[in-house]
Amino acid sequence: MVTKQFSGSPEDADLRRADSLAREIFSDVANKWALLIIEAVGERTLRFSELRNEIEGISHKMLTQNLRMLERNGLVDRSVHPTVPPRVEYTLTEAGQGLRKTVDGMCDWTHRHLGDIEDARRRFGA
Amino acid sequence: MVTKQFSGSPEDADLRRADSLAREIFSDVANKWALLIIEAVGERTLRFSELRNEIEGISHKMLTQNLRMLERNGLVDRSVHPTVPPRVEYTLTEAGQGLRKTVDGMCDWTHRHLGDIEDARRRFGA
DNA sequence: CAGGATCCAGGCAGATACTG
DNA sequence: CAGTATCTGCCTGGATCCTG
Repeated sequence: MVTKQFSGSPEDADLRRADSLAREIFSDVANKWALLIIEAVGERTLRFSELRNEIEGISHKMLTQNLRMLERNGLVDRSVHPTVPPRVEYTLTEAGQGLRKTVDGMCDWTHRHLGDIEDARRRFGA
Repeated sequence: MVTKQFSGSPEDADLRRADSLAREIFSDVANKWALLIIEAVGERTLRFSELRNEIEGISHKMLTQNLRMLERNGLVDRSVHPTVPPRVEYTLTEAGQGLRKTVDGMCDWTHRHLGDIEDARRRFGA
């Protein structure tokens, strides 16, 4: 994904398209807030305000912005209940669940290596 | 990681510390360039300039900045050969390899769902 | 070649106010 | 309650120049 080199040949055109799309998606998804949102939703169904409370430090704006992006890419479903006051619920799509598994992996990794990282930082300080 | 709520009790103090550290690491690592660098290095040993060539679009500054960060957190090893001209090589540490596995997962996921995502985007456009 | 330092523009993100 | 819109500051990240 990162290393692919293309020739100028025409049959590489669609490969190049796929690759640039992959890059674009990766750029969308590989950001702190998006991943935290995916982690937070998990297998549940959460309302906008619930998400806002669950994810410490996220602003109203970042939450909506990233939710739109995730919806656009088919990672979250957004269902609006036309009641008053309105009720909007978010869940992960199947694709979203797939991604979540890898994010879970990242979280596990983080917790498993907390000690290593603290050590590394101490060494780096010197 | 995202949802944890703490009481004010003192025995939660270290839990809170660990959690905030985890958050910090996650924020460091869950960014586009860091993950692309980890992916690019893989199991190889690459020089600064090689990395710069492999990772399309990364600037000199972003590369050094992220490499320092990854080194600080013990994810990459940096070895300087005191020749002239200097030769600096980067490899993943064991911890780095662990993280790479999850990043590989993300890349796989991306490629597996390219079609889904294109569809989702088309639907979203309407 | 590797990378630090500096300058500067553009975009990101927060705060606030307003709608359905 | 959920969301859009606008304004603004700042901080990220690119370009450039300089060292060992």
